[in-house]
Amino acid sequence: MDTARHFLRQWIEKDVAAGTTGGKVVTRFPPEPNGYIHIGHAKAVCVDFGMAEAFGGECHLRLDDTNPAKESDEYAENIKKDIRWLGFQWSGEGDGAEAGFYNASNMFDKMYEIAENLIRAGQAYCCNLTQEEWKEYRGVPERPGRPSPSRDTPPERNLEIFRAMRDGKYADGEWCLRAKIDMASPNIHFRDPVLYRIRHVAHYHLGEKWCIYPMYDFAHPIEDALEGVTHSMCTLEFEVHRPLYDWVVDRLDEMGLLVERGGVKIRPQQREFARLNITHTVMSKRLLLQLVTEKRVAGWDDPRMPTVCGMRRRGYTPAAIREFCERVGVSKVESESDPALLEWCVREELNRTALRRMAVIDPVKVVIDNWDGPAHDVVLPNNPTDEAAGTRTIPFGREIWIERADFMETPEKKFFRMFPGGEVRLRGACIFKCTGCVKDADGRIAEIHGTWDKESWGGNASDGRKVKGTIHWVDCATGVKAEVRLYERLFTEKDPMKDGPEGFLKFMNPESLKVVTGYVEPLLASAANGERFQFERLGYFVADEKDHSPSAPVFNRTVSLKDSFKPGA
RNA sequence: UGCCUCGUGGUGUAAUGGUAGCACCGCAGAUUCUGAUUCUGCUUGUUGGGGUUCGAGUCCCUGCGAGGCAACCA
Repeated sequence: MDTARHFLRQWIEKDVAAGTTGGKVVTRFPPEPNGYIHIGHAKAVCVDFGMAEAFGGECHLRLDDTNPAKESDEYAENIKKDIRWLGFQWSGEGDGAEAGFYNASNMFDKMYEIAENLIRAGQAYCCNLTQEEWKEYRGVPERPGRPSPSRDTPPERNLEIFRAMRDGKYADGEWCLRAKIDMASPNIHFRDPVLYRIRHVAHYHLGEKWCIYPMYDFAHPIEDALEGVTHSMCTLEFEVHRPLYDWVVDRLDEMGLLVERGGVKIRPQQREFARLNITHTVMSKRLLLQLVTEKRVAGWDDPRMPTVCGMRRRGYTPAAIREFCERVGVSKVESESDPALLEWCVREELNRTALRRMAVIDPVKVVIDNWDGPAHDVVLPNNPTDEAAGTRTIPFGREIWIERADFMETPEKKFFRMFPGGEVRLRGACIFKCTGCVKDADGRIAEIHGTWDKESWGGNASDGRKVKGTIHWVDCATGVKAEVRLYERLFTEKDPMKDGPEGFLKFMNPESLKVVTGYVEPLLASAANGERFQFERLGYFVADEKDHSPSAPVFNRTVSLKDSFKPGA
């Protein structure tokens, strides 16, 4: 984030230079607590927090809880948890005990006051058009709208109605408060937008205190202004709302409500950037919620979900996610990122940091017929890219498990793993010569036999002959049975929404989850929940944060290793 | 057919009137006790047409294409 001089950074730089920030850049991340945050939000988090950090300012976490119907405490708490996990900390004054933390709902009193001010100034009025009528009066983008019959109600009367709205005298939808702007504006949002609506719904944070709630377009600029936010960054679809945002800020300015800092009146400004899209996934909260409620996935934290909690459970690291957000960049172009970049980011980190272990996830037994004695311990580095990670000792014996895919009875060309008559190195142990295999009644390989070269202990031949193939293994006598969950992309289609939001389910990948039972080296049983490893030659795996235990190990595949072996090529 | 925004390799993103660069992906090759990593090399690009300029991805006009806006959602 330090070197990327994208347009938002340049915009802020200019304001800092001009001195309009009062000496402090203040941003905010304003999620609505109506769902779990996903990788798309993570990008916004990186931008909002990242810009504040880059300019030595502060970023507020503000729950934009102005629509009680969809919001809950569970969502609120998990949003906070996920942002912290990503590695960001909100700062600033805060509207309660917690620094940097705000609830839009804590500003409802103030917003109500501002609404009354607007009414007094003749800039807002109460309207009792039905929603259908309102729609008709508003007109269409190509044609101007018509004024509401209530448009010229005197302020005193409007005040009466508005207070009655607040006091619960009316039913939902009976009245609303609208700004008086311009019914002929080419920008629909200027055609006397609704500021307050009646909702007889308890708020998760304030309970029954209110039965009228402010709309986003009214609430957001007030929140920004009163918090002293200087730079308010959001996604592209809010671009057409910007004139309205500025209109509200102008009204606040007239009311003398703008915060002053360092002798400067702080006028919050909004700018918009493109949201993150990733192919082969969906990023809409509504659709993710649908996957959860219809039990197409195991929950918000299902490792196949693009949610932050899902990715955490999948084994992604905060740094890799941040790196990804960094690399996709910030612009106004609507684009679709390739999940391969995300995978590259996580491999890049885990290659440096993850300890190596051996696991066999599709086991077939190998018997070393000339094995002659007790266990020979194998010593292998924990991480060849990091000597400081040390070594570990693994038991090795007469019978071992190897991957079924590492054996071919009749090898294809360029296959340099195990096959009858061929030599292969057993990682860290010795050179093994396969002599044959036995099959079960179905013709499936049941057991592979061979002999080991006693002069090759440690892995290299005493006569210097080269053995191209090295395969991993787990000792049958000491290996631990484990559940391994293999994940692939949730959707087979690049754009699951290509047939509209209704059709996305039909593109779900039936093989997005495969659960297998394998064997892992003994050390892995004591893995901590959430601990990440590289299973050599297979990929990066994490001990499941919920289900893993020493007596019943469970590992999730985060991402496979790159594999340039092309069978049959 | 109103208003707003955006068009640079397959993907993402730089170049802010002066050599179109970087990364991912892909493809070769080298190294390798992980077909991983590492290293080297390669393929592929400025939406069309005009104009301004010594010089245009960049500025202007115009066409084409994409997206957003008509919830009492955010």
